[in-house]
Amino acid sequence: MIKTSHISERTIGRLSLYRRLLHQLQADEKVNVFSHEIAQLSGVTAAQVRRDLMAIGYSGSSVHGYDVYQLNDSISRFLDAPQIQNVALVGVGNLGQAVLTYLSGRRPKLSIVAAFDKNPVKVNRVINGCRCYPMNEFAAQVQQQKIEVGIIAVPGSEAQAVCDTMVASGIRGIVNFAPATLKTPTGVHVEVLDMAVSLEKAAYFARIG
Amino acid sequence: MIKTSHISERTIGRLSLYRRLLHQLQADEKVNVFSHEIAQLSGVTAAQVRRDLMAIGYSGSSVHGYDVYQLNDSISRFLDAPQIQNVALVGVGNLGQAVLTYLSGRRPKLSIVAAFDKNPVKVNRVINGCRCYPMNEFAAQVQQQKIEVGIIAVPGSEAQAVCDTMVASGIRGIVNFAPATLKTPTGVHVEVLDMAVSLEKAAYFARIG
DNA sequence: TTATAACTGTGAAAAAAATAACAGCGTTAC
DNA sequence: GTAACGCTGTTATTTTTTTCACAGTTATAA
Repeated sequence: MIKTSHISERTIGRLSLYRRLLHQLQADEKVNVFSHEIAQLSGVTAAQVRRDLMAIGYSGSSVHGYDVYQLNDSISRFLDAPQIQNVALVGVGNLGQAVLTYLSGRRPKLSIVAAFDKNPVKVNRVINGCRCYPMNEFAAQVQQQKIEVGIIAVPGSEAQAVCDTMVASGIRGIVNFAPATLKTPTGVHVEVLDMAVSLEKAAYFARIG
Repeated sequence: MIKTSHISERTIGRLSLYRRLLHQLQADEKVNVFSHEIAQLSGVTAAQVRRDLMAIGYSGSSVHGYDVYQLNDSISRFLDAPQIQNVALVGVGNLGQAVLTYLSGRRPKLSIVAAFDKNPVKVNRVINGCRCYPMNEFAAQVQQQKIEVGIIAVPGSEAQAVCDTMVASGIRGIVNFAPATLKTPTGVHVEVLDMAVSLEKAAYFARIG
């Protein structure tokens, strides 16, 4: 039995950042990169980068640092599922549409395959390249399209209900844009993207430093 | 000399959450609340709540817990500036518009007073209740309207340039939606809201747990 | 009045995360 | 060939954050 070396949430986030950076470096035709370069570009320390990379078990060379292509590949093998993971978006307002625009085609291994909205005008239309279904078809679509991840982009008052539907449908990874703290059973992971809180924090630190 | 008891970024974020919750409780006409209730509703431990509240120096009673109104007020005095803090938004695409809709009128002490876009079609129009200016007026508007906080909602490739303009104009608190790691001088606070990273994290933990 | 109960505020302990420190190792320079 | 260099991988240390544990407090009830 393989020892499930636990990797922290923080590290996963940084690995995602490093990968984005490597993608850029590849575009710039850079072949090798040192931990301190990655560090500089992603705003962390070199030691942290090396420590994070320990987690995925890719080794660089002491002379040339890391091979950009191989490191990118290693991180991808670590972060991505072997097959594509399908994603559902609930809430196709401005924010939902921004999410669709923004995330579509960005990651080859993550695909938003269905959107849901309660507005009848939107239902059964294709918006930003994504078919919009009524909410009552959620569970069916999740099952049919093997959806594993949900994005909540509805008003705060509706977020918990949407979340409950997601969890009941078997979704275990959720990105929540709504201004609400979601109650979920253990085993379900919620990523919080709370504009209101972030703005308040930024405003606070703009004053206090 | 007053000892500047440093309060962690994490704590600031939670205080913002608690306040939102208290606002809800007030609407429900709840008068008193215990630390374990706040904890339950915001998904943290009771000890954490009490410790966070230590930071703002508001004391509850051992019998009735905290007075909802007074605690709300205390957190607000702590988080908010005495006067309104003005905010500028750069990038009025789907996301920018969602941000405008979403944040306008939500916090009395934070007001988005100007939007900026390079698209001439949008410039000099009022979008979602906010006047849109061309980017070259940024510094002037910041000065004129005493803007302290900036929100970046442009594509990743333009984010650093926008950020530099903000910093040069004296802004010290930034909310960044763009998929880019911003370089800023010390003293400038950047709040990261990165959809791509969040989605990847959610997808990872949906698989791994 | 005195005992009971349930909470807060906070020091102490534990856990988690970040940083520092350094041994070891290919390259290069001489 | 070998000394010196500058990097990685990893252990040790420090710092930060969270949790625990409990003394102290205030209402209530007998």
